[in-house]
Amino acid sequence: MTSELQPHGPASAAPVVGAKARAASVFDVARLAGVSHQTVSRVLNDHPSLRPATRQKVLDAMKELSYRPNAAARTLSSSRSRMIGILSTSTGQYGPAASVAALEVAARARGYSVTIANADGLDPRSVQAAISHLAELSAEGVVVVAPQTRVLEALSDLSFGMPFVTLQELATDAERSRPLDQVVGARMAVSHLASLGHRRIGHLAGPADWLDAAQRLTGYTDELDARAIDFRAVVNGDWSAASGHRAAGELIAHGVTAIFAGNDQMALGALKAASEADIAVPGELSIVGFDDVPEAAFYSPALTTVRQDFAEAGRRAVALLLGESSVPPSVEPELVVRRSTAAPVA
Amino acid sequence: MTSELQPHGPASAAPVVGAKARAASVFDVARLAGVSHQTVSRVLNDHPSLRPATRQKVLDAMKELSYRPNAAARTLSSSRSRMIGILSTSTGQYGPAASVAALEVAARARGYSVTIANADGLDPRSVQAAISHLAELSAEGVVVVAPQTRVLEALSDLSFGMPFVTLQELATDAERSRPLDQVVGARMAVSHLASLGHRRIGHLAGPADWLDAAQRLTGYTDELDARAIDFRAVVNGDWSAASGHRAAGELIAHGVTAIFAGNDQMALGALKAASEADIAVPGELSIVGFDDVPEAAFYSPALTTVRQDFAEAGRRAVALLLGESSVPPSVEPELVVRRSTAAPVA
DNA sequence: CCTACCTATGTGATCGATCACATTAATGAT
DNA sequence: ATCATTAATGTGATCGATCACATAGGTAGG
Repeated sequence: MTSELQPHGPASAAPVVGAKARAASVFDVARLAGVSHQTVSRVLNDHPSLRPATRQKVLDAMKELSYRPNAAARTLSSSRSRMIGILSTSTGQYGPAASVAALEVAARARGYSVTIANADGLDPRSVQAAISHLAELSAEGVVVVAPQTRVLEALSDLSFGMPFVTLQELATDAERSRPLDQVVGARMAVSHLASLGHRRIGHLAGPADWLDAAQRLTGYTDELDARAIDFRAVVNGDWSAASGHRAAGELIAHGVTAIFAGNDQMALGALKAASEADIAVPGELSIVGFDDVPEAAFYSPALTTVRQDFAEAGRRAVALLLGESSVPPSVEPELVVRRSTAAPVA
Repeated sequence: MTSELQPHGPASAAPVVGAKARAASVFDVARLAGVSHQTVSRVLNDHPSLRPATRQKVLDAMKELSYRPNAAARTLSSSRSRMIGILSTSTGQYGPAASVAALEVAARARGYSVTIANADGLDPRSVQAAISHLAELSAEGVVVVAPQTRVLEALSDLSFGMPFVTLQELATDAERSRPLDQVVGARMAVSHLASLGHRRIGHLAGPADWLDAAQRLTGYTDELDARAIDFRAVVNGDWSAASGHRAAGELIAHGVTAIFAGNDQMALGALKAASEADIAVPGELSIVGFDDVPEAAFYSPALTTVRQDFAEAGRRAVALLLGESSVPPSVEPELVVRRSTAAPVA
């Protein structure tokens, strides 16, 4: 121990057993390996001009000391935080959670960390607090999960220079010309119903200020437009089964023969509403969901829905944010036909 | 701009418009406020002996420069990261996701950040990688979400001195004497079935190496023991509806009149299996779930289940980890009786 | 054979905050 | 009226890494 000077903190003066030793630093490794601290740094950063023997000496020293680079020091000196922030408002929903998990794995594979910041309230203040928090961590980018328009606005107002993407983002410019996946997915759902012969198709939409809801609504109207079907009936829910249950009643009152729900939870609510009203599904009413949550196949009847690849969306978000050239292609949504849809009676 | 010396990095030589200005530091604030950097630091840390006028001057300067403390610098110099790590394996499940969201809010309220690290695989290597990652960020503590025993073992082996808790943890020593919530909850479920007259109650358990599964299983056997009911039938699932569907068949083959499922998803699978086998629920078979996911009330029939307060668990985890004296009391689980349970036929 | 250049490594400054300690002014106690 | 004590603030070192630049040893070209 060549501690000539006592630095701040009650650093152990003597090598007391059990005293919590300061974690090894580059200097410790350097000393043990008989090189300079900079060489250690070079090993850490895979510098090309390093003799293999030297690298090995350093690696051995690292293992010996069970060295672990200090992320904070790294961030400070390089002014790169290698940190991605997640700005979220949706708590406990399947889709977002699945995306975030995949996103984190993808980010870590690239040496990035992921922090989350939930805007618990809908008020601008809580959104602001969350963004501000991410800024203090000098997040290099932000992924907005469950993007309401208001959140995106707040973010562009005060993003403090942090780039951001949403999970809905498109990948390459090549793909930029084609319609958004969620629009496509919604059209598939509506197309399926129309093909079965339905002409009175209602839409159980998500909250109006959600991007996803807007995109799915667009798909709904686009497809009906394309088929020159005039009938429209849209009721907004809040993604919950309870809201779907409520809203389905309204839609039924409008005389729909089929319902396209903005997500599977609301579809479940609709299923329940139909069963309570003794309306047979799919006999008298067809219902299509969106997302294909793992439970959808076990609803009664098994739900016809549109499958999304949430995990892939998370991975794409990372690639996009990091400006990678090879962004995985967005996988097209897939219509999963189960038992909740059939031709209309009349 | 008094940049007398060019520091490292291609810092703009001239004040070019649009050049990304270095963010303001304590020194910038200090200069503008006419105080020393240390005084600025004192304002940041709410030091008691500060003249109100001085504090105000500094605060004004901060606002003027839109100063934002640099978390990395703070961490480095204080050797306190103010960072809590989430070690997770469950992707996209309702309960964990809800807990994590609440946890994050609670942590941020205390000035802490939350990073996540998913052990995507079950293999020890990926668990190790996740833990190691959290260690590099010098996380001050780890909350294990969805704790499999193997994860906990790995963590105690190489936690690098980071304390950790699980969401299942008990709070105070005062509470330490009473049984775990999940055991209590499971007993409530079984008790409910037994009270209805069931004697052949099967358990659709979670994966054997999950703490939650183990606790719920304990509750099941404890309650049956207490009631001197000999019949036992346990089949393990993997929390998914699909596994519940599969396992329910086995349980039915054992001649059960009621099933206590380890979570609502598996209960849904069981519901489906019953309906496919033309077994009336609750007429011929009663089913109880666990968790009370938001959709449970909309299953067919509406599921009787045990409600857990996931958000509160997340908050408690933070308090516990931070060694706070006033840990919110664990709220006892609640039995929610709906339509999937009734007295047995015979 | 000497300059040119690349390879491999070392030295000291730097990032932005806190820490330890020094200093000065104001308040009390004797 | 004098010294001890506390309040309010300043100075310089420090955390652990990277950055910029310097230096020593090879290899190559003219």
